Amino acid sequence: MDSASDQAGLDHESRLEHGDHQAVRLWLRLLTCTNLVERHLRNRLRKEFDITLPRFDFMAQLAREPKGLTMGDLSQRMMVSGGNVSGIAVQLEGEGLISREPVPGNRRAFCVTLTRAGQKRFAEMAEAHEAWVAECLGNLSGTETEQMMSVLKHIKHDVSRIEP
Amino acid sequence: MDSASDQAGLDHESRLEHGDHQAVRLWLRLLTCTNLVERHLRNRLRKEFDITLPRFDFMAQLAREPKGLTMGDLSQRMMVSGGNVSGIAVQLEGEGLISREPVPGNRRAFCVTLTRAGQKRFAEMAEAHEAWVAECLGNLSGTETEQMMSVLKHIKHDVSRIEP
DNA sequence: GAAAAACATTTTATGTTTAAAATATTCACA
DNA sequence: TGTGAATATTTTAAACATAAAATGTTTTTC
Repeated sequence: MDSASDQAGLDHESRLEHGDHQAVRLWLRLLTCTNLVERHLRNRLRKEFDITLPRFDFMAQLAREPKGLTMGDLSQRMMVSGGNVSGIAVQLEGEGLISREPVPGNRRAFCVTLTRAGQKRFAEMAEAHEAWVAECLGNLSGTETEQMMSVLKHIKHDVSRIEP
Repeated sequence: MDSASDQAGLDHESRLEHGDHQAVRLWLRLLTCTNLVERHLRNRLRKEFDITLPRFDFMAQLAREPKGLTMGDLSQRMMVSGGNVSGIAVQLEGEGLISREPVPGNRRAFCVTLTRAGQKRFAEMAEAHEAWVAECLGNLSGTETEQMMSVLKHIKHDVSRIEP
C-alpha cells in the first residue's frame, strides 16, 4: 500500500498486488480514454446529423452487408441486447432509412437492409465520422498504432477466454 | 478502397484515406475491447454483489477521498451529469452506504462520505473487482502495459485538444 | 446594500440500455 | 407426427444518462 515502495525487492504477494494495481490503473485509463472519444463522436453526430451513436452503428453494420442482416445478426454485431435493436429498427424504418423484408424460408426472421435513402444518408455521415475519428486517433505514429492494435488483440483474446 | 493495394506507392490523398481508415479500425477495436471488459465487470458486480457499475464507481470515488466529496466533485470525477449522481446518491443513502452532511461554511453543498457500512462493503467489492480486472488485463507483459499506458495518454491529450 | 452573476444541487422530461418474460416459429427426434 | 428444445423477435420494467428548468445560496459589482 506504500506508494513510495519500489517494485524491486517485493515479496511474491506484494508483487502480485502491485501487478493487480497496475492492471486497475491501465483499465481506468483505457475506460476514460474510450469514453472521451465516444462522447466526442456522439456529440458531433448529434449536432451535425441529429442521430445517436447506436443508430449510426446500426446503419454502419448494414452498410457493410448490402445483402442485409437479421435482427439477431445486428444485435450480435453491435454487441447489444435484442430489445435494443428492435427499438432502433422501428425508428429507422419510420424514417425510411431501412426496410425490413420477411425472409422467404423463415417466418421468424426479418432481413434488414438500408433503403436507397439510407445508403445516401449513411455515406454522408460515414465520411464525417471517419474524419472525426482521425482527429482523435490519427495523430499516432505508425508504431503507436501497431502497438495499440497488437495489445488490444491480446486483451480481447484474454477476455474472451474467461466469460463463464 | 482496394485492400490488396500496398501502403508504399500511394499518392498523398490515398495515403490520407489509408490513415483515416487505419484510425477507424483502431477505434473500432478499442471500443470493442473496452466494451468487452466493461460488460464483464458489470456482469460480475451484479452477480456477486448485486450492484451496478455506476454505483460501484460512485463508492470508489468516495473510498479514495476519505474526507468526502461534494456532489459536484463526484459528477466531475465520474464524468457524468449532475442529475445523475443525484439519483444514485439517494439510493445509496437509502441503503445506508453513504451519508450526506451539510458543509459548515456553505449551505449549498453537501459533503458525501462512505459510512462505516459503506467502507466495509466497498472493501469487499474492491478486492474482487481488482482481481477481475487483473484477469482481463493482467496477462500483458510489462512492455505491453507500458506501451498501452503511453499511447492512451497520447490519445487523451489529442482528444482534449479538440472538444469545441 | 441591492441587483446581478455565479454556484451547488435537485427536479423534470426524454431517451437509452439491459435482463427477463412473452410470443411466435422452426427444428430435432423418439 | 407430436412434444420439447432451440431460434428470432418484441415487450416490459428498472436503472441510468442527459439537458434544461427550478430552487436556494453565495459572491460580485456597482
